[in-house]
Amino acid sequence: MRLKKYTDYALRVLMYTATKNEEKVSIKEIAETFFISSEHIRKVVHQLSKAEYIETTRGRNGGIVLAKSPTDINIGSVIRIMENDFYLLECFDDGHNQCVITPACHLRHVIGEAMNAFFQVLDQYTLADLMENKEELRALMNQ
Amino acid sequence: MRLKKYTDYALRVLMYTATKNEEKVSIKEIAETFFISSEHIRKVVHQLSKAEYIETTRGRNGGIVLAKSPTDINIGSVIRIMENDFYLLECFDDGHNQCVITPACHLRHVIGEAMNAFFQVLDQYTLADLMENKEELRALMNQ
DNA sequence: AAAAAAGATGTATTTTTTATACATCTTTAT
DNA sequence: ATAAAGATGTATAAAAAATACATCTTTTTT
Repeated sequence: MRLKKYTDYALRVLMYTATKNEEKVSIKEIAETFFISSEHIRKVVHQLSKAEYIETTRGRNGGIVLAKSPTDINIGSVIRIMENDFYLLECFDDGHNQCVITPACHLRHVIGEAMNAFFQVLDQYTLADLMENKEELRALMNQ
Repeated sequence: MRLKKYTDYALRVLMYTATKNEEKVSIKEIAETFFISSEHIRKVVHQLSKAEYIETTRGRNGGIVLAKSPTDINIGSVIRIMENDFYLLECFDDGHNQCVITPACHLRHVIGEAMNAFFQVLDQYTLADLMENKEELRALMNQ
C-alpha cells in the first residue's frame, strides 16, 4: 500500500509555492530545492495546473502561483486527483472482477469503509494546515 | 493506491476455509473455486500458515483448517501481515528519505492519521463478520 | 528580429514491483 | 511403493512507476 511519488511531489510543489505568497516560482527552483529532476516536477505541475490548483505562466519571468487560497486547497482532493487507481481489491474494478463471491461478499464493504475513513481524515485538512509553521519550512527550503 | 492480489487471495482462502468447519480443504479446491492458479494459493497458504491463521497438514488426506476461531481472526491484522509495505510517502521510509522538509513537515502526520483511521476500521472486523451470511457464500462457492 | 527563459507535450527507456509459472522437494495415508 | 497433499526455491513475464530525452510554444528582453 503506497501512494505514488507524484502524489508526494505534488504536495511538495504546493507547499513550496505556498511559502511564496503571490510571487512566481519556477519548476527549476522547486526541483533544486528537493533534489528531484525538473522533468518530474514539470509533469506534476502540469497535472496540478489542469486541476486548477496552480496557475502557470510561460515565457521569461514565467512560473507558477497558487490558483486559490491555501485554505481552499483540500488535501484529500489533491490526493484523489493525483492517485488515479483506488481498486484496493479485484472486486472494486467492475470491468475486470472475476471473484465468484462478489454478490454476497462483505469484505468489499469493510475495505470500502476503511478507505472512506482514510479520506475522511484527509478531507479535514487543507494546504493552509500544512503551512501553519511556514517560517520553519522556509528555512528548510533554504529560503 | 492498491492492496496486493495476495492480500485479496488470503482473505478468500480464509473465507473459503471458514465455510468448512474443521473439515480440511485442499489448495486445489480453493484454486478451482476462484479460478486462480494453485501456485498462488499455495504461496498465500504458506504465509497464512507462518502467521498461524491456518494449520496445514501434508500428505494424503492433508489440507488446511483454520488455526483459530473466526472471531479471533482480525481483518486488520491479516492485511498488515499480507501487505508488507506501508510507505505511503517517501518520508515514511527513514532509510531512504531524502525530503528536506521532513523535520517540520505536517503532511506525514496527516497521512499517518489517515492510515490509522483506515486500520481502525479494519481492526473492528473479524473473519466471523465476513461469514455472517455463510450459506449464501457457500452457494456461490458451489458447495 | 533574435535570444533567452520559462512552461507544454509527447514519447521512449529503465527500474521496480507484482503476478505468474516451473521444478523439485518432503510428508503421510493407503 | 505409490499417490496425494503441502513446502520451498527460483525463474519468468507482465504491469506499473519512475525517469529521461527531444522538441515544441510562449513571452520578455535586448
